[in-house]
Amino acid sequence: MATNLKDLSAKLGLSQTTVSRALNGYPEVSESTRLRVMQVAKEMNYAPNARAKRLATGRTMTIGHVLPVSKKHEMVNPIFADFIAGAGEVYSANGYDLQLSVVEDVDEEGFYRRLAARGTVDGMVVHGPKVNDMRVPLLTELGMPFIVHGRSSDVDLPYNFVDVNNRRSFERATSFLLDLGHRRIALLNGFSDMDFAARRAAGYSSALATRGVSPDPDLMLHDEMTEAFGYDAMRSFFEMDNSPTAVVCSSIIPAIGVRRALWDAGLVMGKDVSVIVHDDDLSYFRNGGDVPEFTAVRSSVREAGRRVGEVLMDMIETPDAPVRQVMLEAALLVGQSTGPAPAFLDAQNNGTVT
Amino acid sequence: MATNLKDLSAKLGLSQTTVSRALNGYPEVSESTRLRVMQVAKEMNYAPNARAKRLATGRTMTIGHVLPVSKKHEMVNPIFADFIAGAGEVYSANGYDLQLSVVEDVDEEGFYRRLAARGTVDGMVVHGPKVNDMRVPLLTELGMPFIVHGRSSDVDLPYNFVDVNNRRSFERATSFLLDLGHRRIALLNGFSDMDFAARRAAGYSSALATRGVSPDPDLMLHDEMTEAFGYDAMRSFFEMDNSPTAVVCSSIIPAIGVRRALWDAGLVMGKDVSVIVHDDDLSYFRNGGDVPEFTAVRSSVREAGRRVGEVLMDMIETPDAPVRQVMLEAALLVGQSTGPAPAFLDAQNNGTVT
DNA sequence: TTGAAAGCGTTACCAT
DNA sequence: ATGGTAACGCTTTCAA
Repeated sequence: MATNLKDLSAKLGLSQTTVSRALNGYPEVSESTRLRVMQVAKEMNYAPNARAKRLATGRTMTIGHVLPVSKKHEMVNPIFADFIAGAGEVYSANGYDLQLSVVEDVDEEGFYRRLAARGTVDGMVVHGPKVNDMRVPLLTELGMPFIVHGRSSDVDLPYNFVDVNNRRSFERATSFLLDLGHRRIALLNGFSDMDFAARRAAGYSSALATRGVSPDPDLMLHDEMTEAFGYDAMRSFFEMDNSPTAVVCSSIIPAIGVRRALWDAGLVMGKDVSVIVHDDDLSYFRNGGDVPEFTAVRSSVREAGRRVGEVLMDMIETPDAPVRQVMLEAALLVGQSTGPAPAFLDAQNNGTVT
Repeated sequence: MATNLKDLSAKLGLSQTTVSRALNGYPEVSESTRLRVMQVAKEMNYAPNARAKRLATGRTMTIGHVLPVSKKHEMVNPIFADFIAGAGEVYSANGYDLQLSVVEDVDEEGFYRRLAARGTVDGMVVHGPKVNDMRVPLLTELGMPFIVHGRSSDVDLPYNFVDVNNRRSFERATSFLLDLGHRRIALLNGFSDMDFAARRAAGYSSALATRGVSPDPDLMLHDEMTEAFGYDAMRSFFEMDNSPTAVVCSSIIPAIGVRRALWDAGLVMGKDVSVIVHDDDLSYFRNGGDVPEFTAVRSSVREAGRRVGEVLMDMIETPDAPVRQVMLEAALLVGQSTGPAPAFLDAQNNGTVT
C-alpha cells in the first residue's frame, strides 16, 4: 500500500542503501543524488515505516510515561495533563513519540519489568515519586534510562531528576506568614508517603522552628488535593479553641475549599485568615492581572515537563555522561489572600503559642 | 541482552515456530508442550520483543491520541486527563498501548498525514471535534480507523463516535430552571466552533423556545472554561438592568467563578441566583454525600473514555462491521445550587420577559 | 503436532 | 560515492 524503500529505490535506479543514506543525511552521498532522492521521495509521498526502522535500529524514539490510577478514588491529578503537555511538546519537536501507560497500582514491579522487556520505549519518566521509591533501584537494575519528576529521599543510588525546591518554597511561604504575625499556621499537604509532601512539611516545620513556634500536629493534614479536603479541614479548624489564622496549601484546589469554608463562616480570606498556595500554574484557576487572588509559591509544572523531556532525550543520546540533577526554584507572588494576623483570632489563642 | 525466541526455543529443544504458537495460544500445539513452554518462558523472564512483533504482524497494538495545545494560552482542558485515564485503562487490559501526540494547532492536516504514513498506530481517537471538523474526511481518506469523542455536525460522511447527549442535557437543565420560575437564564458555554458547545446552545435555546421565552444574546457567552470566565461574566451581568436569576454553565470550573462573584456581591448561590453545571466528574470538585453543592447534568468523562477505547479496539479487530455510534445520557442531579427565582430579582425585570 | 524457511522494511557492515 | 547482503526478532506459509 504505502510506498517503501524498495519501490522508491527501484524508481530511482539506486540501491536501498544509497536511498536510505540520502534520506537520513549521511555525508557519503553526493549532493546531486541526495537532491534527486529527496525530490522523488516527496513526489511518491514516501514515509519510512517506523516499525521496520525500530526493529533495525533497536531504538523506538519513544518515551514512556506511567500514569498510576487507583480504582478506589476515580481521580487523576490535574497537574499530570500539564506536565505531559510540556514534555510532549518537546518530544514532538525532536522526533520522539510519547507512550502513556495507565496502570492500576497493583504489581507495579511486574509492570515495569515487562515494559522494559518489550522494548517499546527508549527511556521513561517516573511520576509521583514516594519516599524511598522502589522504582529507582528497579529501573536502575533493568538498565532502563529514566528520570524522576521530583526526587526520592532515602535512596542511596545516584539518579537523574528534575525537581522544584519544595522545601525552600514552603519554608519561604511559612516565614512570610510568620513575618505577618501569624503563629497558628495550618498545613494542608499531600499524602505523607509522597516525597514532595515530606519535603514541603520539612520546609514548613523548619520555618516554625526558626521562630521558636512549636508545631501543632493537629494543624498538619495529609490528604488528596480536593476541594472537599480544604473545606472540611477548615470546618474542623473552626471547632478548635485556637483556630489557625493562616493556611499553607499544597495546591490551589483545596484552597478553593478553604475559601468557601471561610465565606460560609462569614470570614474574609486575606483579612481574617491568610492563605498561601503552591500554584502549579493550573491556568484555569489563575486570574490574570497584576494582583492575583492568591498568594502563591508558583512554579509551572508545564515548564517542568519541558525540562524533564529535554534532559531525558539528552540522557538517551548521551548515555555515559554524568548524572543530571536539575533543581527549579518557585517564585513567591504576593496576592490578596494574605494579610496580618487578625486581632480577634489572636485573642482566641490560649497561650500555648509563643 | 533480553532473552528472545531463539534462546527460549533453544533451551526448550523446540523450534521457534512451536514456541511462538504455544505462547500465542494457537490450537495446534499440544497441551503438554504449551505448559512446558509457558513454564520456561516465565522462568527465563521472556517477553516478546514488541518491535519485531510489530514489523512481522504489521500491527502496532497502539492507539493514537492527539492533544492539541495552543501556544497562546498555556491551558490544557482538565477533562482530557480523565478521558485518557478511562481509555488507557481499557487499552492496558487488552494489550494495547497508547501513543499521545502533543501538537500545536498549526498544520493539523500534515500532522495527521504523517502520523498515518509512519504506521505507529492502528487507530486513533479524535478529540474536541469542531463543527464540520476536517479530520473526519481526512482520516476517512487516509483509511485510518478512528473514532470521535463527540460528534461533528454538518459532516455528511458516516463515522464512528461516542458522544454524550449534550443537547438533551442542556434542554433538561434549562427546563428545570424554567420550571422553578426563572426567565432570565444565562449560558456560559465553550467556544462556539466547538461541536459540543453548539449542541448545548441548541438545547438551551430549544428549552427557552418551548416556553416562549425569547433568548437574549447578551446572556449567551462563549469562552474558555476558566474560573475567571465565570467570575467576569457574573460581574458583567450585575451591571445589567435585569440581571439573570440563573446560570447554566458548561463546566464546573467557571461555576466556581460564578460562586465567587455572587459571594463578593453578598448574594447566595441557590437562593439569589441558581446555577446548574455540566459536571464531567472532575473528582477533585465533587463533594460526596447525598446533597451535592451543585445541581448538575452529570456524565463521567472517564467512563466515556472507557467506551471510546472499547469501541475503537473492536473496530480495529472487526474492520468491516457497520459504523458504531454510541450515545450516552447525562443524569440530572439536583443539588443546593438551584432554587426558585427570587422575587427581588424578578422585580428588576423590565418587562421584556414573558 | 512440529519444523524449516521466507518475509516484514529498515539499517549497517563490508566491499567495490 | 554506491551497492550487496546480513541482521533485527518475530509471524506465517508450506511441508512433513
